[in-house]
Amino acid sequence: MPVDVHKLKTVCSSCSLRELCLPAGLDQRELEQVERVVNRRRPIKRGDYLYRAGSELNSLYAIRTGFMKSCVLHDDGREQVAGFHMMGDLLGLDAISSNKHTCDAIALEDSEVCEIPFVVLERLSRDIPSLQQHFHRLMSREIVRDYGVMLLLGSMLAEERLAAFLLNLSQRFAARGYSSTEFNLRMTREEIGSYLGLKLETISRVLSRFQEEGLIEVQSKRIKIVNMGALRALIGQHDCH
Amino acid sequence: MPVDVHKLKTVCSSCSLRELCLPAGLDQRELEQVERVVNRRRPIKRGDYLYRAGSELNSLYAIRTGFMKSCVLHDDGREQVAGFHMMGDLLGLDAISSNKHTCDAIALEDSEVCEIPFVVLERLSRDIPSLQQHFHRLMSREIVRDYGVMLLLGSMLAEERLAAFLLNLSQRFAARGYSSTEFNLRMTREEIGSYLGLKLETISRVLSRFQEEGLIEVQSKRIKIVNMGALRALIGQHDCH
DNA sequence: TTGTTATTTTGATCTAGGTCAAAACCGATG
DNA sequence: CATCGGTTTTGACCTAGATCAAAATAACAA
Repeated sequence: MPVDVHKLKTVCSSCSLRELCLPAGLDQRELEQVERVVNRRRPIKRGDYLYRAGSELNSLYAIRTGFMKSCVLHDDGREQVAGFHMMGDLLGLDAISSNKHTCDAIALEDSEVCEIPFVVLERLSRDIPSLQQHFHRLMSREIVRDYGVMLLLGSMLAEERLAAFLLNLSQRFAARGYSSTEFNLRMTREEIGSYLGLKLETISRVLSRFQEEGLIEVQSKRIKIVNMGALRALIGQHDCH
Repeated sequence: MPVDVHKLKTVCSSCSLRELCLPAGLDQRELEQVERVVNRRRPIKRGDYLYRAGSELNSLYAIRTGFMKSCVLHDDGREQVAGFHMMGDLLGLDAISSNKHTCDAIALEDSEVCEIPFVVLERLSRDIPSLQQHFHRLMSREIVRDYGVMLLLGSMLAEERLAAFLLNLSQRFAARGYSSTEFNLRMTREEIGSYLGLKLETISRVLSRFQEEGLIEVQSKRIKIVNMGALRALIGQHDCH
C-alpha cells in the first residue's frame, strides 16, 4: 500500500507517536517500515493490565490514548508506583535487560496502545540511524526521569513533592496540547502517595493546604492551578544552612 | 548510568569491560573494532570529577578500577547521590537524551575509566547486532536499578534500606571476585545517607544496631557481614496488615 | 432513583527519623 | 608523632508525616 509522506505524518501523529516516528528525517521508505511496525493497536480497559511483572518481553508499547501507571512490586506485597504514563509515552523499556517485565503496567482509564514488537524495532533501528538515535534518547530520557524521582523521594518535603508532581503533570498536559492549568487526575490519592513516597492522607492534607493558600483549586479529582509561580517557588526553597 | 554484569573473559578483561565486549559472538574483526573504541584510558584522582552536570556528552565511561558516585543536583544546592559505581559499570547513559550530562560523576578513590566516544559506539552498534543488543540491555538494566531505588526510597524503613544497600554491595563485590562478606565502604555515612534518603546519624545508628544484633561487624569503613541470612530477612518483612 | 462500595477529607495521636550538640576517632600532613 | 580537619558515634530532644478513626463525598450498578 503506497503512502505519501504527508499522510504518514498524519497517521503517526494520530497515533500520538510523535515520540517514535517523527523526529529527524526519515525518508519515504523508512517511514513505511516504521509505520508497519507500529500499527498494531490494542485497547486496554480501565483496571486491566497491559503487562505484568515477570511476563516475557514481546513488545514495547506506546500509549495512543488514555492513562496508565507502572508499579514495582516488593516480595511482601508492598507496591510502589514507579510512574504515570500518558499519550505518547513508551512503556516496557525496563524489560529489555532480562527479557522479562519487571513491573506491572495498569490502565487508569480506558486506553489504547500501539504495540511495537521489540525485535522488529531493534532490527529497524540498525537500518535507520535516526530511529536508533531516537530510541537511545528515549531510554536515556527514562533514566533522567528516574533520577528526578530519586531526588524527589530522597530529599524533598511533602509539599515540595506534591508541587513537583502537579507541575510535572501540568507540563506534560501542556506538551500534548491540553490545558496546563486545569486537568483532572486519573489516579487516586493513594496512587499519588505511592509514587511520592507519602500516605494518602498526607496527599489529601497537602492538597487542602495548597487550596487554602490559594495555589490551586481542588474538587476531588479536578485540579485547577491558580498560582503556578508560587507552586514553582515551593520547590527547592528548602532553607539550607 | 551505572550497571553491573558478571560474565566476562579474556579479551576485554584487560580493560575490565566485560560489560561492553563479550556477550554473544563477536568475531575477530568485530572484537578488534570494539577494542579500538574502548581503548582510551583515563585516570581520575580521588575527589575529581569525571564529568559535571551540564557538560556536553562526548563519551560514555566504563570503570576499570576504583569507585565513583553520581549525584543529581537540585537548584538550591541540595544534592542526591543517585548511585555508586565500581569496576565494570558504565557511566553517562543519562546524558544521551539531551547530549548533556544531568549529574556529576565523582571519584571516591583513585580510579581509572575507559572512555568510549558515544558516536563511535552508536555507529559500531549498528554494524554489530550483538553489541547493539548488549548496549540496549545495559540501558535497560540501569532503568531496572532505578526502579529498585525508587522502591527503596518510597516504601522501605531505614533498617531495610541499609540492609538492602549492604546486600547489594556484597553481591556486586562477589560478582567481581571479591569477598561478599568483608569489604570496605568507599563512601562516607553522609553519602550513604544521601543515596538512601536518610541522614548520616541515622546510618551510623542503624549500623551500630546491626552490630549489636550480630548481623555485621563495623569499624568505621570496614564492614564484615556476619549473618547474611538475617540481613536478607530484614528486607520485606514489614508487617502488612 | 437507591443502595453499595471506593475514595476523600479531617481530626487526634503517635513515632521513625531528623536536628542539635558534643565527644571520640581517624587519617593525612608538616 | 603531634596536629588539624574531616568523619563517626552517641545522646537528648523535636517534628514531619504516619497511623488510627470516623465522617463526608463521589462513583456506580441495579
